[in-house]
Amino acid sequence: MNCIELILPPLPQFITIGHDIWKPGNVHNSRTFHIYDLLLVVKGTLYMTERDQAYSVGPGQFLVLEPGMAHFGHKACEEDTEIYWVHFTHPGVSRTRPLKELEWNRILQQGTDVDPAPREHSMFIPKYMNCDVSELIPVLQSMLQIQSLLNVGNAIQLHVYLMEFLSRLQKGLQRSLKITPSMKLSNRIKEYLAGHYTVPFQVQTMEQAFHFHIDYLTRCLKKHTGLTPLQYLHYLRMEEAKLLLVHSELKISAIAMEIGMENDNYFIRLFKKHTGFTPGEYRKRRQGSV
DNA sequence: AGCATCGTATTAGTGTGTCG
DNA sequence: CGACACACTAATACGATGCT
Repeated sequence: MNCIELILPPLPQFITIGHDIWKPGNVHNSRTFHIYDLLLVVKGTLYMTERDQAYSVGPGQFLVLEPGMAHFGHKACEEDTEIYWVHFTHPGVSRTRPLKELEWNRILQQGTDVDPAPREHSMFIPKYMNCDVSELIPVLQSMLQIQSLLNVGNAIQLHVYLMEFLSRLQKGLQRSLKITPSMKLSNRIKEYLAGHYTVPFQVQTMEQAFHFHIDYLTRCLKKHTGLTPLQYLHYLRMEEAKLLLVHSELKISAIAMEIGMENDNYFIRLFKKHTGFTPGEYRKRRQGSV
């Protein structure tokens, strides 16, 4: 299954929402949009083709039509067909990604008080999928209600609901995932590293702990987090170091020891690589700011 | 198709020394 | 405390392969 990945920022932007019941014999017209058109079917079946791909969107299913792709109804509705549609744009970068390639546990860096812009991340929307309509329809109804009584005071809420709606779609996508052995192993490795970041890292020790070849351990962790064991360990260490720098009076060398790095010179180098600041600079900035 | 390992080339991590 | 250079070591990437 494919997903549409929207790179954030910017957030997707709401255009309009609609609800309708199509009668038997109704066919969707042929057109090419420059926006996203999400079609959610509650009852009946909608027959849509986008490019050369035909979709039968049945009850409890939705389809996201993408900008720039010609679409048309290739078959008339056979019964009363209840649909919701949501139109939105995404002025930023987007791409199509196979579901199985997504790294749901990929570590994202937190924003800092010196970042000039928001950090980049992603939103994933399934292209065509079953969904739990009972969870989605209340949000859509709220959007319809606001749209029908739109005023200066409530307009922002439409955008909030669009985000809530897309967020629920993404959660549904995550719930639909099968828990694979590599995913389980990846989680075990994360737990292991979280419990061992204060001691020097060695692949042999990890191999003995898991009874797997290090190559396999690395592949599993990387597949789900985007990081190798050492990179993940460094991430944990740097996060702990940040806390110690701000909330303790410990010397730099003592902090290095605390996080399992015997060499403070190397710690400084690594810290700078991760944060852009030396530990001393970081401490001064954080202690001098709100 | 996914799991698991192996060999090996490449890359990144690490220790040490020096200097400001 | 922090920056930098250098050399060595360990980790990682990746294709090939076998197994279920």
